[in-house]
Amino acid sequence: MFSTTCKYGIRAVLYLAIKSTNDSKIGVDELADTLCIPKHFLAKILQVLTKNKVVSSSKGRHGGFYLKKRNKQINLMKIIEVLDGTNRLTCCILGLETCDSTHACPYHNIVQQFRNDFYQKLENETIGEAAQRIDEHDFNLKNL
Amino acid sequence: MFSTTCKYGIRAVLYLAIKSTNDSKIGVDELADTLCIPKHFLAKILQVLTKNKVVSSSKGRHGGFYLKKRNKQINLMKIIEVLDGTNRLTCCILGLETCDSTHACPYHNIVQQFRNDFYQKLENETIGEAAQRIDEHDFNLKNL
DNA sequence: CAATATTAAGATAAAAAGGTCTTAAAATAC
DNA sequence: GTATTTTAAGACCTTTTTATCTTAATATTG
Repeated sequence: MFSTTCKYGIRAVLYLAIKSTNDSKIGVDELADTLCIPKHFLAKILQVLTKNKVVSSSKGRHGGFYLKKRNKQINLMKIIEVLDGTNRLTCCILGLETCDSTHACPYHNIVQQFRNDFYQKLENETIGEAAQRIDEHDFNLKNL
Repeated sequence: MFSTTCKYGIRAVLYLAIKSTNDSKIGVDELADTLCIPKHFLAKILQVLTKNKVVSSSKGRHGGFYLKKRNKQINLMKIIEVLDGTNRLTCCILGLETCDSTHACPYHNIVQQFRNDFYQKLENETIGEAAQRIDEHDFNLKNL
């Protein structure tokens, strides 16, 4: 469903949303260690997210990655668009080029219903809201 | 969700279920052409499915691939197990090693509900039944 | 039995995804 | 201003996935 890149990206952003502040940024090393993500690979992903203004960063002493208020108002779908593009989410589950309600594959309907629900959640929930939800329900982002 | 291999495989099997009979087998060339699947790649996939007794084949003149009654009684999930394994279907959407109801990732619940529905369909519907459903509702298997 | 049509099998190649390393650039602290 | 810490950028490597090609084996037809 998501590429490995995207999975790593989502987890990293949500972790930053929960743990980082303007005054306490988080470096790649720490992020990679706590989330069990290959360090250099994560660095690459964070670069892309930074360039696309999904996360913020600053170099030098006490630098690192963090989320501004602005960043927290972005919705989750943005992360996926940036890292995977949207095609991956919308393409037919059997790989057909045209698969819609009038030319449906045998699984279009059951899949479409789920997608509507799931993508609506990703579209409607901001990174900040997701972070809060994770905190409240003690959802998991790290490998145990 | 499914690998390209698996997408091709499902489409090919369902097409065979609809169009082939014991007396009128379908060659790789025809299958690949009608379904727009790379010929040699499809041949490989059909080999695997044959070896796992999901489809039947015979060589020589008027040979080709086809489904016996037995094959039509196999459920759809079998195709996925053979071509993709089950891990791909059950693994956490964020890639976490442990993600269950007690250690859930932020999207576990919404995804799990869909999976239950979808996989139940794949488990419970035989290839033959799927073929009939496709015929009845005129569902699509080819690229238009 | 010979010719032909077809799958089976395995080697190989190409492309994409995942992951690593090195150097540059920038910011900060002293 | 220099040393240090950190991200930025890009080159490079590895693995997996997707795709192709060639030859062998097998069945059928005449």
